[in-house]
Amino acid sequence: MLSQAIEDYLKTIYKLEEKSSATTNEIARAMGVAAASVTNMLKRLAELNLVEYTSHKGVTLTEPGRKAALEIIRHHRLIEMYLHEALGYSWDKVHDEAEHLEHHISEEFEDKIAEFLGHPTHDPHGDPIPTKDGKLPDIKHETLLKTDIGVEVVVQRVPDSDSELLRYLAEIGLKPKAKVEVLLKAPFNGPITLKIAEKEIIIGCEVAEKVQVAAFNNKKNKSK
Amino acid sequence: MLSQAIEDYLKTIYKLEEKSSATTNEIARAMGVAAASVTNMLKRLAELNLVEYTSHKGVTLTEPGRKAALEIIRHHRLIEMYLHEALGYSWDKVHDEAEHLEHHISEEFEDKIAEFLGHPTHDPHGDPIPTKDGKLPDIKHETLLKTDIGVEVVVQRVPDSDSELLRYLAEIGLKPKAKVEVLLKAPFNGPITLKIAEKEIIIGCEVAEKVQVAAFNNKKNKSK
DNA sequence: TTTAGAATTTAGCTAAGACTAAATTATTAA
DNA sequence: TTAATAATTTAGTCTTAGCTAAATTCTAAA
Repeated sequence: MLSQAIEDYLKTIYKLEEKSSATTNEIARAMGVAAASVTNMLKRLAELNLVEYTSHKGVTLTEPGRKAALEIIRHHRLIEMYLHEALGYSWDKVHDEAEHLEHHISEEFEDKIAEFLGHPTHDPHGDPIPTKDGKLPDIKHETLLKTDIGVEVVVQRVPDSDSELLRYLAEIGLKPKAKVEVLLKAPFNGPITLKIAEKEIIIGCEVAEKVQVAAFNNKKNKSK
Repeated sequence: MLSQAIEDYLKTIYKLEEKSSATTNEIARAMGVAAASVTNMLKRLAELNLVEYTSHKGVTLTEPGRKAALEIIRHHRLIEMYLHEALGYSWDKVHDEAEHLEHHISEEFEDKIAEFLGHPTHDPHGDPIPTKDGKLPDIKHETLLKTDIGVEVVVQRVPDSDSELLRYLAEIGLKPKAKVEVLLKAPFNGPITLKIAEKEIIIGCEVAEKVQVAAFNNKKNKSK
């Protein structure tokens, strides 16, 4: 059994590797912890064969490390989905609760809620849920910011941990599966005018950059 | 925020106080921990004003300590009920899962599942669930062992943590609310013959001692 | 009332996981 | 190529919560 601290490190490293690479400082920043603490932990993780660590060069997950990270991420996203669907949590509240629970549920709990939810592939924010055997499709989407004027897109994914942002997105209807058309983009990173559910809505480019979208084609785009 | 260790100590002390009194050794035995560790912790708990501690005399919970203990117990029993009712856990599995989760759910989670369950007063084993404001009726029941021949009783409560026993009890139908008549009691702590749901069943006295019952009277005995 | 045995506490150790301050190594701009 | 700066590691501390072994205190029987 891995400690909660270890699980949190693995999760963080996994997410940093996705973006670029996991260095001591980046991990420290992401976890809100002193860099020296990270160095310590990286040595322990290396001893446990969860990461490959070379001094001054950062870390990469080993296969067991990656497996463990994905299991926690699976827990997290399944729990988010469960809280939303079964207990009526609003989508801006699920992240914090899942952040705790993810470390403390059994295999049986995981299976039971997956079953209840009909083995969902995505959580309420559009994040893909790793499968039980550790597979996670790594699909990259464009952002709303890069979408050309006149193009109709479907929201795929939004950030999961900024609850204030999530409340705003819910308010204006920018949730996964929402159909959106870009009507206007002011120059110099100016505001962007959208049509969402027949309403015109103007958002800033910072928000637009955080909303991931995919082209809309009539035959329902499936990810398989 | 109290640590998980502290919460576990408080819960244990609460339960020992119910039976008799909480001494260092008893706590150590109940928690599977060395007595010296308990002494240490008792001092910390005293500093936190959670217990009244006098060296060599054991501890008693203070009001804040009692409140905290009851909150954990409320979590535990609500979670047990939820796992059973909402996720289809069998009653012999709920205890172990709840033992972990009880420390890691938020106020909101507690409220949501209580709401879902319709604010239940008892868990699947018949243990009463403390109210949110820390009230817990302390009702003592007779055991099946002490029930006289020919008397009809209703099962009220069974032990919650011995899953083997729970599977056995489920098999023979000895669950809370089951109506039972004592048909025969062999002398010298011999087996006891019961009628449960029209079937005759013979159980040992050790089991009979662990099943709490109340007299059956036609007008549904309520605990208020 | 003394004393053996049980219960409890003290003392000192360990591991996990955090911290700060100081030292070292990498990197980058001049 | 060197010097300044940034990143990382080392060294040493702290807290929590456990442990063992030894010392102390209580209790109950002789």
